[in-house]
Amino acid sequence: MHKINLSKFQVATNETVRDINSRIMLNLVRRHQPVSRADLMRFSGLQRSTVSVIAGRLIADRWLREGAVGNLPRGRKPTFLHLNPERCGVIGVDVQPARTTLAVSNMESQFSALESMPTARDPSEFVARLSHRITDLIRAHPKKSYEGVGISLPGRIEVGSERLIFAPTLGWSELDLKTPIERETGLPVKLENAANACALAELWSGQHIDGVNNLVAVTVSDDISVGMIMNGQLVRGSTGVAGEFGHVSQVLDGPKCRCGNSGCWEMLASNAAAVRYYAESASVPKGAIGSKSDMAIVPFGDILRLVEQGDPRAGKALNQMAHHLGIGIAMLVTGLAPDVLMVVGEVTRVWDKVGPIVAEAVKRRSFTHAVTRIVPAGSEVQSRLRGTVALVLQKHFSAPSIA
Amino acid sequence: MHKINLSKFQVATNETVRDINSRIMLNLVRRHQPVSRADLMRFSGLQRSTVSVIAGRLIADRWLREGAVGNLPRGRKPTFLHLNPERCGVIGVDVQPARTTLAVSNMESQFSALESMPTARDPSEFVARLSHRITDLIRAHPKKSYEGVGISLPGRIEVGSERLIFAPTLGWSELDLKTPIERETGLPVKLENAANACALAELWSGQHIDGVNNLVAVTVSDDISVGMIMNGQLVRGSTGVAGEFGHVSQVLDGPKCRCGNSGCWEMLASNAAAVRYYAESASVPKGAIGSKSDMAIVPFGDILRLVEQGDPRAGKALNQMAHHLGIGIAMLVTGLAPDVLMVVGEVTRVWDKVGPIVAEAVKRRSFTHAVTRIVPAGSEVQSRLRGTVALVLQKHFSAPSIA
DNA sequence: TTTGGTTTGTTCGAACTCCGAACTTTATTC
DNA sequence: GAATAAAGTTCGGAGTTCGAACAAACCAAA
Repeated sequence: MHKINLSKFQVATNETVRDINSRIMLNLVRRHQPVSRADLMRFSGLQRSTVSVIAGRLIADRWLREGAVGNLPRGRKPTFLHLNPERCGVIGVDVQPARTTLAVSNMESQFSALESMPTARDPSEFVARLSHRITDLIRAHPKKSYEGVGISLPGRIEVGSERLIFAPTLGWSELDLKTPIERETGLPVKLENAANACALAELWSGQHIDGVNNLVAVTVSDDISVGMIMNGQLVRGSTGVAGEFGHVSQVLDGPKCRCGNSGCWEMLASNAAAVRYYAESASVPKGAIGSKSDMAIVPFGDILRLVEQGDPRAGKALNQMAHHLGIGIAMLVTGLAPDVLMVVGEVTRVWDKVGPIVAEAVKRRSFTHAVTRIVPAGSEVQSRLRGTVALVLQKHFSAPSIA
Repeated sequence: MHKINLSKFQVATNETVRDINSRIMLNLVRRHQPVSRADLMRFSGLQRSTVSVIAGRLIADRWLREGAVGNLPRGRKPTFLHLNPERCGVIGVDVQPARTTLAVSNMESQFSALESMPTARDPSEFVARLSHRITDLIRAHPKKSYEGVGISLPGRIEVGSERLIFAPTLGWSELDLKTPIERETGLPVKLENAANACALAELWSGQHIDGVNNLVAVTVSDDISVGMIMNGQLVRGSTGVAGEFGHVSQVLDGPKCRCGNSGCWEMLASNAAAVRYYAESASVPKGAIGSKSDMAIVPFGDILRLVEQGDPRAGKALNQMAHHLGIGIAMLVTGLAPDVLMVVGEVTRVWDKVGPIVAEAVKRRSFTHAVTRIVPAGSEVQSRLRGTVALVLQKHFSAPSIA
């Protein structure tokens, strides 16, 4: 039940009806394939004749394909319909501070190529190299057509202009990536925040997609970012910066954050925080006056390895991180009460250790009335890339923007 | 752009088209009235003929009325259309721990009656008395028809069952209010959390309604509750308990809350918190060993009066409250980035003193990228009552639930 | 081999929608 | 009184789904 936005609405015509029903059909096939026209009639409630007409059109437009013939105990055998995954390809791009990953995907988020390159620090150099890689990929993997390029970024994208507002870990801000990459590749480009991309991935191709309309993705790396899907829809706020819960104070006079605030969640629960905890535990070996130079920087990946090897100091640092991660997640569970909260990041590698600590904090610090399932994401890169595919394809599968 | 929910969708028919366009029309009239058919044609982009047909139907259904004839420099004079506010009445009910307020409203949230009664502690007694008052009100204010009863409560309502999950300040939980009141009054009953009601009120009949699709209402009384509208739609989470940011820890080891958590926002920034601050400032008069009995309870209303009279102790207590209020609001601005954040409660009476402190906290502790306007609500009771009217009428004015 | 029953899928006219051009109505201006 | 202009109506056309009837395909039992 949403209000009609009078500054941006679309009146309905006869084609609107067809559009709506076609999309429902497309989603029903996606969900139940292989499926016969007769089953679609039962699922949708439309007339048999209408189902046939719509299916015919979707086949003509190459969205669907007729497949094998089914078997029934009685009566005429049904012709199964299924999605045509090769109708169009999508280029998915996952930009991370160190490396950028590119993938060629079909309509069902199956990757036929996967490669990566170093992320150039200079934006214009980055654009040039990325565009080049994309055109090479397309040449190497020819398809009927490419639908577009989806790019996941560790930053926020402005709602109207689609410009990058800020990306602290990349050192970029106020940047138009869309226009130059579209010009170089000749394909439409969609940009999205990495946490939002993960949320989209889970919504469209996740494990818990049936009936889940409220979903939160928390990406944990050197920063913490949140992507929210509420009522089956990405929440981007007025400008596009919604989801920066990583910069909410958890300890009011905690460590100073570069954002200007103190004790931000991401100062206490990010990978960088664990690295700091580990370093700090070394520098003060029981009352000794440890000099700052003792605080050797051990990368987060090494800490995880140490944890897996049973190192107690690393375990303690991880526990501190997990504790604060749980407190922040409790905030999201209490405030947003989603069906599913997905944690994305390297930290999920040791989820057997982190998960219980998070669960304990959530149990102690959030309403028991919320029934949120807290789950770790399988693979970060895969999550974000699947998100970019969803980003490009969702305009065909989502409800038409009515009124 | 929202995902189609395959467990709850509706296929489109020819009538869907008419439904969509009728609603657009109704909203255009609501927004621009008095307005001619020709203007509606220009606003909507529909054909003149189509506008005439739809307008005719809306007039026949008594949604619209033809009014005065306009004046133009040239050509035939237009017949103005406007909403028929008397098409149907709505009973609005605002339940607060001390008193319950009832109102008779027309379609434009104009109240023709307003009365209140003590809130009975016992739920079944409450239901009996309220139902009785409602039927009396309807008898005293006869209308063509009553569309329904909207009830605002200091608690959360379960999404599917529409039962009251909990209402701590009332001492109620797991309660079905809808069924008995519907039976007694013979009218459909809609229940909603008070903060959600305020958010709805602001969305449908507020000052900043044009183009505002992301809006947060924060109700501050003896507890703190949050209502969220994102993408023009109420966010209720999976069960209906979304918005309990009042129970997010602001100080991890702060005062114990009845919810089980410690240092909850509402323990630090609610009216009750200000009362506690005031009492504590008395009990420890500069190093004296103040006994607990010194902590006389001064109601929040009295503290506000003292503040208005310039009492420094009261002022200090209020400042503490405002400070913590600001920190919590910073959390919402950072995390949700709404266009508007509305504060509702008695505290808005001294907003000239509280506002700047809140603004300062938000400025220091939230991203400058968010452009949220923080505004005080005019009248709490009016806000909630207008919300209940919106609650009942929104099904006629909102976009049809497509797909 | 034939016949009846069952299910899938198609055909076609009816009902409904908006579109768009032509028309009528009502006013002002020269 | 004629020309101009704008508001509002009429009516055939195109597109959609509905719903009943029909054709196709298959099985099983007589």
